[in-house]
Amino acid sequence: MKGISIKDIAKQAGVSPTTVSFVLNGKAKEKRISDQVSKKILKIASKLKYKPNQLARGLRTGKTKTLGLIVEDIANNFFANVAKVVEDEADKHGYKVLYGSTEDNSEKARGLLEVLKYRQVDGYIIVPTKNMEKEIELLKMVRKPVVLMDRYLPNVDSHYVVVDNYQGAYDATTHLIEKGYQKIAIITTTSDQVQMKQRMDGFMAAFKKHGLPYNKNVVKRLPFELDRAGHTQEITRYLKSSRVDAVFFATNYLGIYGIESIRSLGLRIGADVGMVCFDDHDLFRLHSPSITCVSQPIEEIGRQIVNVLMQELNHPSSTSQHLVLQPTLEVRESTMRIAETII
Amino acid sequence: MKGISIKDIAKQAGVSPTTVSFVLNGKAKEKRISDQVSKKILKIASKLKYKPNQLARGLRTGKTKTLGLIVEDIANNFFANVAKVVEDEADKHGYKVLYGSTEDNSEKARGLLEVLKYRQVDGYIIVPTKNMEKEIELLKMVRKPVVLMDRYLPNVDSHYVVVDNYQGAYDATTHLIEKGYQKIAIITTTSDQVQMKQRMDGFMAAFKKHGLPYNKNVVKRLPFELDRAGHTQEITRYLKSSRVDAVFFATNYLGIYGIESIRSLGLRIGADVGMVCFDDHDLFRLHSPSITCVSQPIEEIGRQIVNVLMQELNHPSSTSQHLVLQPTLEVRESTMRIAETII
DNA sequence: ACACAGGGCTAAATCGATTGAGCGTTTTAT
DNA sequence: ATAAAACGCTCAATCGATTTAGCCCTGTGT
Repeated sequence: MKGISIKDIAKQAGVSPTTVSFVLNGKAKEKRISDQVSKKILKIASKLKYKPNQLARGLRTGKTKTLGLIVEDIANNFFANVAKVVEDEADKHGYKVLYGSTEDNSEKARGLLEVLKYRQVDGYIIVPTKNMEKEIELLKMVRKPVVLMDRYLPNVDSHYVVVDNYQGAYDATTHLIEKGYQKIAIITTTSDQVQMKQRMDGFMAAFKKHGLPYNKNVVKRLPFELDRAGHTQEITRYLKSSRVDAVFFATNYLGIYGIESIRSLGLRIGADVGMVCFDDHDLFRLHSPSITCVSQPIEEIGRQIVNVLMQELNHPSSTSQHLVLQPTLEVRESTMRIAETII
Repeated sequence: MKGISIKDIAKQAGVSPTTVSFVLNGKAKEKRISDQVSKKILKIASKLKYKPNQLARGLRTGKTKTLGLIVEDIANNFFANVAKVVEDEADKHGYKVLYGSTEDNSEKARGLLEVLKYRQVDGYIIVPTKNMEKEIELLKMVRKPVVLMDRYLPNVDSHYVVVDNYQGAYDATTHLIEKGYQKIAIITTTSDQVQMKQRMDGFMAAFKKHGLPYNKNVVKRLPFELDRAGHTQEITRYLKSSRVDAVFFATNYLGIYGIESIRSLGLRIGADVGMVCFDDHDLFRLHSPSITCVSQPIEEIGRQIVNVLMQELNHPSSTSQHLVLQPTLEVRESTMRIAETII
């Protein structure tokens, strides 16, 4: 039960495989194949439901119509949602997606790239880990389109689609301040990746703009590798010792652990401790109290990523596109202080 | 910047590509290649960091070391988590994963299968939509291993890994009854797929076992295609009209919409309306009140799926494996009635 | 009548790896 | 001594599609 090949069509049409290939690739005119023959081939091809063998085609042309998607964690709400949009959009252009999660581990990332390379994916969508500069440069050398997302590498000139992390964090922090919170902290990752740095910067900017007193205790950093228990334990300990009245969580899973921690301390979110998180989640929307957050335009992100990649695939250009989308602040109950909550 | 090919190695070693191929495929002994030559080839191969071109290999052997993963919705918490485990496990065996979401739409599913077929994936992991019997049979005909998950097709003899939906639903419902809820309803999908049917059956069995009065109003069915607004609207309307005191939501997204609906009616979950949902979610764990649910063993599911697939890939057998894993009831606050809640 | 220009199509090489058949030499068996 | 087997390796076909070079035919211009 083998598939239908170009030879089968050739045989039935009484022509050579070459001719069939030309016609099916829309080169009939260019290669001066008569209309009669063209039509006949097309008819037979659709009758036999011919679908080209992508392996053979890929071997010959070097194009596999496959994209590699390397995210931090496909099980993370944000990445899973982007992945879905990417898959949908890619499909519209006839591309399939191979994916992998890095767990923010450079070794895993390198491994994934290696595998994808030998599967000849045509283009890459990458949520880079640090120390990936060399690998990205290498892909550029071999002219494989790459679009970074969520974050980019400052020392590498490449396409990227990100959100305005600085502004998002600035707005969120300002919002906390305007709501009257005084002792505001930020809980972020230990990573010095650009998206985290920018969120940190946005936070600091708002902090200083309003003249809040800064000391290193305002910032709590946690390593990605920590598990659930480790995270909640650390956050709980931090909150207990530092007695802040509001926290800005720099990414979604930190926010989730944060909720657990705050609650385990018997504190009321909003009333006792204000809270904003970068990134939205069903949980934040439906939590009681609901959690104010900086929401990323997921659809738009996915669309633009594929967009840029397709442009690059079809007409390689030498200038990198840097798309910075605006996130929106979703104000919810977690930033309402007691007085307001009672109303 | 082409990759290193077997020819490059052959040239450097002063042997033919055939010999190189034999050695690299571990057939040195079998094909009587001398140790000297073998070692030399191996050394050169690792020096050049040779990685076989999977396209060429796939074209020749028909094996691509790629699995196709077809789920209902990769953005859904449950499927995304399984996908991650599957990816991890597959990787351990040198396989990559191509994925796609069906949206429970048979046409989309057919399209995905078509594409995966022409990419020659070696094995399939499928969350089947209905009317997929023919497609699955076809894959069996061409001896492509298939493992169904989450649900199976009663009329098709194939491998599958599912949870004990009946027992899960039975336990959940019994739990509601034991907690003293009297007017219990089930909100499920319109689909008559086996997993839903079993959950329905488990619900009914517990219902009848305890002699609760049954009438068709106990069941509310909603089509998958409905969007968020549609779902909450329908659920809200149903809850308002039927005045039940507890609801069993047959799948995770229904539970999420359910929470929204119950709250929009100003009812207290647990106190006014008890609630259990099939499938766990961060949201259920952290919601206030937290939501009792039937939790699926995601790690185990993913591991077993790949397990079965690998067995089949390595030693095709004629008997189908049917793995039914046990879910666990996570008792939380949403099934505590007022009296207990106050304590 | 003869060169030249399309027009319409095909042969064969190619991508990189795998594999059945086989070739020349040496060793073993009879 | 001679056939058979063992060795150690290679040739060439193959997977299916693409693509370069080019063949043969008809028609046009001079």
